[in-house]
Formats: sequence, structure tokens, C-alpha cells
Amino acid sequence: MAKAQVKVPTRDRILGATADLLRRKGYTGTGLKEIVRASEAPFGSVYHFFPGGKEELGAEAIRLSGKTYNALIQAFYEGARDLVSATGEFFEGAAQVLRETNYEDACPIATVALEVASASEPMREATAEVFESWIADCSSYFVGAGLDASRAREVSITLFNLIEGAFILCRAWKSTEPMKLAGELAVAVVRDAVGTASKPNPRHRAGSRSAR
Amino acid sequence: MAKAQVKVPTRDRILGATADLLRRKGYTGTGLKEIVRASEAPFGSVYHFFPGGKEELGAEAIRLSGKTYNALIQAFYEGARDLVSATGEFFEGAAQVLRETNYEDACPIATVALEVASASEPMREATAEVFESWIADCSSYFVGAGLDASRAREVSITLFNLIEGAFILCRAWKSTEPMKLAGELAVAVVRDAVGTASKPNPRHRAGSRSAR
DNA sequence: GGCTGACTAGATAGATCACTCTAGCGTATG
DNA sequence: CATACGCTAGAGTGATCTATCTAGTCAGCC
Repeated sequence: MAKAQVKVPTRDRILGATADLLRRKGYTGTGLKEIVRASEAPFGSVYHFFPGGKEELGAEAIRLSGKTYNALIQAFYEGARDLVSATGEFFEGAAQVLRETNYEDACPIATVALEVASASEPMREATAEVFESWIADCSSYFVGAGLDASRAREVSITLFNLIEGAFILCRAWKSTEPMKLAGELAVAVVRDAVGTASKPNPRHRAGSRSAR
Repeated sequence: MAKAQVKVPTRDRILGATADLLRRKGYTGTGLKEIVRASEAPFGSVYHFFPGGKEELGAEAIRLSGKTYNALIQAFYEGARDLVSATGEFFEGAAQVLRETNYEDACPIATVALEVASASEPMREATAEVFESWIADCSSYFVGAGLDASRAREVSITLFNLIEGAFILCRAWKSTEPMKLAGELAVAVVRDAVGTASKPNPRHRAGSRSAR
């Protein structure tokens, strides 16, 4: 273990270890002791940097994971030739990570989101904000392809419905079959959306719904 | 509280209370003490009926929830006029339950499935089996509509990808918007699937958001 | 009546939980 | 050098966790 002259600040190590553990074991399943051990940080430092305790640390770690995934979305969607292939590659990438990590690394915040939704309001808000930022990021690429804002948002939510649902089944079954099917449908949805977007007279859609 | 001369056996009360708590608070978030309190059962009875402790009780409760949902799927798909409207009504029903319970009652096992996937093999197997039985049940209806077995399974998995993903976003956002979108796409997928199954040459409109 | 096994009942153990507290270190600044 | 302060370091607290243990209750059967 290269820990000799690591320059990573304690606060960041704590945050990183927490994000990692939350992803795999969830919120209630992750103990402070375990976080301290994994981050090789002194116990007291946890409460020095996060006076709000586990809840504050958890919410912060969720937001960190959120930003990391924002960057991942960006990497896929700005690096690809077009939105359709970007979508396909994103789902394939998710499947590959699942296989490589023995189905441990799925969505970094989904487990926590389900756990805390009715248990901790600050944590619930953190997960809600992260999901919202992913959707917003994703939507911007579809808007760039010519979709109007509300349609872009709908497509983005659909993509996340598909990938999150597939994560659950893939982890339970230890199989990437659901992710494969989710990716195929996601690709079809995106192809259809961007295909109809460029036409000047798009098929009339039902009235747009307000976002919140 | 009508608890006077309840005839419900202790074992069933324990199981029911556990299933309820697991749905809302997850596996690690649910304590034996809480289960005992909710089921008004003596503590010793838990270990009498479930010698394997929390893990055995949890796995059993997951299977109970699974059976309850099997019955729900059956009720929707055998009571409806056709598979397309059954699908639409199922998703609408899920959205309605979410609203009525303040977004607490979503999938009864999804939270647990994500939590235990890397933590408890017996529990993971229980969730995997329950998901499998749901998919199998659902597939049988599509086979009945003329789809071949593998295509029926693909459609079923897609439906569950959609609903499970939507559950996550709906709970985090406290909004049924994702479920509404998931339902719309699910309906389109089913319509496309059963439409192409019965007719060798699909004369349906070409611009549909089809899965293939 | 007396025996047996299923179930009830809860005290208790030992581990672990989140969290607090005090003390000391290290570096920058007076 | 001295003082201040951000941070380290971990012992300690009370609560709570899962699990065990013993004792008691009750019904059916000989």
C-alpha cells in the first residue's frame, strides 16, 4: 500500500472511503469505525471535519459520488460520435464495471437513496439533488441535439429509470443480461428522440408537464 | 388497535412485520427489537421459529413479500382486458401507492436486494429467486399472447427494469413523474411486442418507440 | 395426575454503534 | 521563544445490536 507520503488530505480520504463504502454496503451498513479504518484517518478527525456526524459525512459523500458520476456522463457524451452511440457505450460500460467488480460497483448512491428516503431527510435531499444534477447534465446534451427542454428531460429520466432498474436486477442475479436489455431499449429511445427532433414539423406530442 | 383476540399465529405476525419493516427501512436498518415490538411477539419466539436468526427471518420475509407481489401481478394481468392496459394500470397503481404512502411503499425487496447483494449470500439468493419468479410469472402472460419464451422474458425484464428504476427516482424526489414516464414506455414496449407477435407482418406505424 | 414438547417471556451477554472528551502534536505567526 | 490553532489521536460513554440462556406456561396424551 502506497501510504507513505500520500499528499491526499485527511478530509478527502475520509470522504472517498465513505463514498466507496456507501456504494457497496449502504448507509446503515457502513460504520464510522469502518470508515476510519479504510481511510486511515484518526477517529477524531471525522468529527473535526464533519461536526454533524455520520449524517453530514454521508450527505457530503453522496454529493462527491454525484460529481464523480457527472464527470463520467460528460466523458461518455462529449467523447462519443453521437448521442445514440454514447448511450450504448454508457450502458455497456456499466455492464463491464459490474462484471469486473463481481457486481459490487453499481450506482454509487442508489442503495443509500432507497435506504434513507424515509429515514433521513438531509440524506434524502442529497440523493435527490444528485439525481437531479445527473438528469440536468444529461438533458443538456439532448437539448444540444435539438430536443426541447421538457422532452430532453423526459428522455433523460427514462434513461436513468432503465439503468437504475437494471443495476438492481444485475446485482441480485449477478448477471449483466438486464443491463444489456436496458441498453438496447435506451439506444432505441435516444435514436427515436433525436431522429424526430431534427425535423421541423415533429409529431405532435401530449402537453408538456411541469418539472416539479 | 384490534389486538384482543387476533387469531394470527405468532410466526406469521413476525414474518409480516419483518416484511413491512424491510420494505421501508432495509435490512441493516431493521432491528430485531423493532420487529418484536411491531409484531407484538415475544423475543424468544423469533429464535424459536427462525433458529438461523435475523438472516433466516429476513430471507423468509423476502420470500413472503415475493409471493404477495406475485399475487398482485396476477391480479392485474388476469383481471385486465389485455396486456397493454394491464401494464399501464400496473404502473399507475404503483404510482398511486407511492403517493398514498408518502413515497414509503415502493418495491418491497429492492432496498434489501441492493443492501445484501454483497453482504449476505443467503439473502441475495432470496431476492434473486423472488425477482426470477416475478419475471417468470410475467413472462407466462406474454407467452400466452403469442410471444416466444425468450422474447417474453426480455419484455418482462424490461418492464421490471423500468419500474424498479422509477421506484428509486420517485422515492428520492417524492414525485411520481418518473413512474409516469416509465409506464408510458412500458406500455409502448408491450404494445409493440404483442403487436408483432400475433401478426407475421407488422402493419403498425413505423415511427413507434419500439424495443427492436 | 403426570409427562412431554411447543411456545412464551424476558433477563442477560458481548459486541458494536454513533458520539464526546481530553490531551498532545506541528506549524505558522507574534 | 512563545502563543495560538488546526488537526491528530484514541480512550471512554451510554445506547443498541444480535444472539443465548433459563424459566415458565399451556395443551394434548399416556
